Amino acid sequence: MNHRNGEDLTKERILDTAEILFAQKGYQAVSVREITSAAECNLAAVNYHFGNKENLYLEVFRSRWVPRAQCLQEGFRKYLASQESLSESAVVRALAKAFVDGPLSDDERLRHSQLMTREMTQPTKAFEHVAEQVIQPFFREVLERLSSVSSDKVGEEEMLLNIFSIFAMVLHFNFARVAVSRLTGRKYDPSFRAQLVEQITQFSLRGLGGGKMEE
Amino acid sequence: MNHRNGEDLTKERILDTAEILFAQKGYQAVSVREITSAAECNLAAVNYHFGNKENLYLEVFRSRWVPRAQCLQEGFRKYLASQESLSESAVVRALAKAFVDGPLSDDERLRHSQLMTREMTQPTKAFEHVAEQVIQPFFREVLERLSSVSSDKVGEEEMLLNIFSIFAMVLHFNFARVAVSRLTGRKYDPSFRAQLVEQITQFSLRGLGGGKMEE
DNA sequence: GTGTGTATAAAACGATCGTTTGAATGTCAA
DNA sequence: TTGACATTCAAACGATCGTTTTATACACAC
Repeated sequence: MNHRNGEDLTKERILDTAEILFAQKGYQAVSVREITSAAECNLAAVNYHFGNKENLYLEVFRSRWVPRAQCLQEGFRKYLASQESLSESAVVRALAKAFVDGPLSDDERLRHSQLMTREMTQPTKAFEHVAEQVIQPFFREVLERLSSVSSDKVGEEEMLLNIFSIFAMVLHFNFARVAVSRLTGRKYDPSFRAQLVEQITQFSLRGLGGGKMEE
Repeated sequence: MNHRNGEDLTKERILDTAEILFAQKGYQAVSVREITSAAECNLAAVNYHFGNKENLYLEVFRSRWVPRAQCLQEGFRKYLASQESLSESAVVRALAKAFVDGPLSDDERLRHSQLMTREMTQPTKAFEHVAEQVIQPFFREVLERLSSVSSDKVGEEEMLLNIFSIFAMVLHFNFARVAVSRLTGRKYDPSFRAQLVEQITQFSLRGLGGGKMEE
């Protein structure tokens, strides 16, 4: 089978390294040599373990991105369950908190957003996979949670666009850090992140038009 | 000097082609041969007219992206000037209209968002240029317009984050078309775009918390 | 020990990359 | 017509790309 130790550590190391580099630079901008060099293994290891470069990229999504997305979603549900009420406010706050200040480390969150953004602007085979398996189900979940507690009658399509708007902010404040930091003069420290959660939550809550407003 | 016709048409053709390809695929994913082939000119033309590939990329931003950004901003001001009042509502609607359904063609808008998004996730020398020359001034303009008509007292930083939130939606609904179309089942036809303008406008207006709401 | 299968290693493969070269072409001033 | 200049062209440069090949090292069943 495998060597006693170093089992498939090489394979795991390649996946970790590849994810970081793909997220930072994009698929085309990263060479196999760059990955194997950073992962401190032989050049041929990529082709041995994954067949080719494209397959490695897809495997990064399967074995790294998807689990992390599920971790985010679990964080969302955990936080929501800890609230006393499942109000619209609680749902939105849980959403913002999970994606901006949630269970993941800051680096992980950045990588996650970067990979997602790349697939949205330039979809590969990976997008098909994650859209069906992860994104679409989660969107429907949020949609149903919000619809069931929404004070005003809102069509499904309109509610979907609302959720998109919230996700737009969540993603934007993650992947556009350079621009946000540059224009606000703020670093992404815990203090600023907490402020962002508040910003997204309040803006979204008002945006949803729940409760206090009349049509 | 130059040939009678075909003056520097080659140079212009390269810039047009390069912009489309860079926006679609990103800098690294596009080869010089691909550009010159699509632009129907010789391979060496890129190095002759622009020195090297990187310089061509920067020139795309200088001669194509920046003017288009200014066109967008002018569209924003024109639409705003045509309104009877410079209310918060008018400012937000002008913003959404300019960027989602504004003076640019649909293709141009897509290219614009794609190039911008690439620079935000992976800034190059081009970002320094456009951030100082275009984005920062426009942000300040919107900030001042909104601050002067805002009904409630809001700190500058908070207002800046509000504007970021609006831009997040505007950019998102442009560059994430694939995902939006996939999850909503809608194509980006004029009807849907008009609906998006309404969505962004209404959501943002409520999000800003202007007028009807109490703190 | 022997054979089998797994993992790593160095070296090379052909293809493609960005860039350079040097000659050919055409235009305009003198 | 001649010389100077701007532009285009085919061809080749060295470097790097993803991938393959071949050999070696090791653990385990027999």
